[in-house]
Amino acid sequence: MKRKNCCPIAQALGVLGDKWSLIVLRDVIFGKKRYFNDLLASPEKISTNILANRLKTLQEESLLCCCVDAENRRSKIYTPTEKAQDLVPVLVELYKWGEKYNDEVDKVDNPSQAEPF
Amino acid sequence: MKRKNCCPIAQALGVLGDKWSLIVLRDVIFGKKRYFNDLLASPEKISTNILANRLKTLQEESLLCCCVDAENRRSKIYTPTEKAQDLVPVLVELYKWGEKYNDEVDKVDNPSQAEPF
DNA sequence: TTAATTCACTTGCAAATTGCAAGCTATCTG
DNA sequence: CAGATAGCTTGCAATTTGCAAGTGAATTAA
Repeated sequence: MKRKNCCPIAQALGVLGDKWSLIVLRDVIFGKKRYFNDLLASPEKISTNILANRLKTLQEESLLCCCVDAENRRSKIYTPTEKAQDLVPVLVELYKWGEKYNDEVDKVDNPSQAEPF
Repeated sequence: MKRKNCCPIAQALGVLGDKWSLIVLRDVIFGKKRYFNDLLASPEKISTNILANRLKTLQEESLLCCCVDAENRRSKIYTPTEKAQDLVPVLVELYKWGEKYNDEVDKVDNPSQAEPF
């Protein structure tokens, strides 16, 4: 959703305000995942067409860049740009908020604290 | 989207990861908007059915509480909970990121810097 | 006291997005 | 050369979003 002439929050959400973009960026930035299949393997279970589409739009928004793996030419390497790295504070604050408010429910349901993602 | 047993980021996005929730919260938290029609009037042009639905789910998630206006009994007053107030750092970081990267395009298109929202 | 207006929705329906499964092409491995 | 693998694409159903019109209760205006 393009949001021109809006406040910066609305503009940021125009790029990031969907179910998957920030999940993909989380995996690329924190999880250091670089390949399509790595991103596919996240516990949130993104489907292949959505992932392909997100990778495309994130490149269009200059959040990811993509190059062919020199050692395996059928693989592509997705790396976060500086613009994406600058989302770290956003992700950190989301993490803290999620931890404070939404973890507790799950801790009761499933006391075994699994890996963060 | 309910996301149980996931990392806190995914859990937060399960509540906030749509096009409108954070816009509504922005208006309630920073814009101090309290009434349905105030929220409808934002420049992002949310439609009535979506706004009604977001207000409902945000109440279900304990992010907003709702009471009848004592001075005008057909009006309802929506106020942010502490859980919502704790999203201020998220919104601030989103604002900073949006300002840094997405404002520049608009400044060229429309140099008159309007109010933030 | 009645009529018009306002507020907060609700409904119907079209359009866009998401989700699932299967398939496809280029590359690589045995 | 045959099968496996990586990164998609396609088709289609389900869900979500968006627009316009309508509803009912409360309020204000005549």
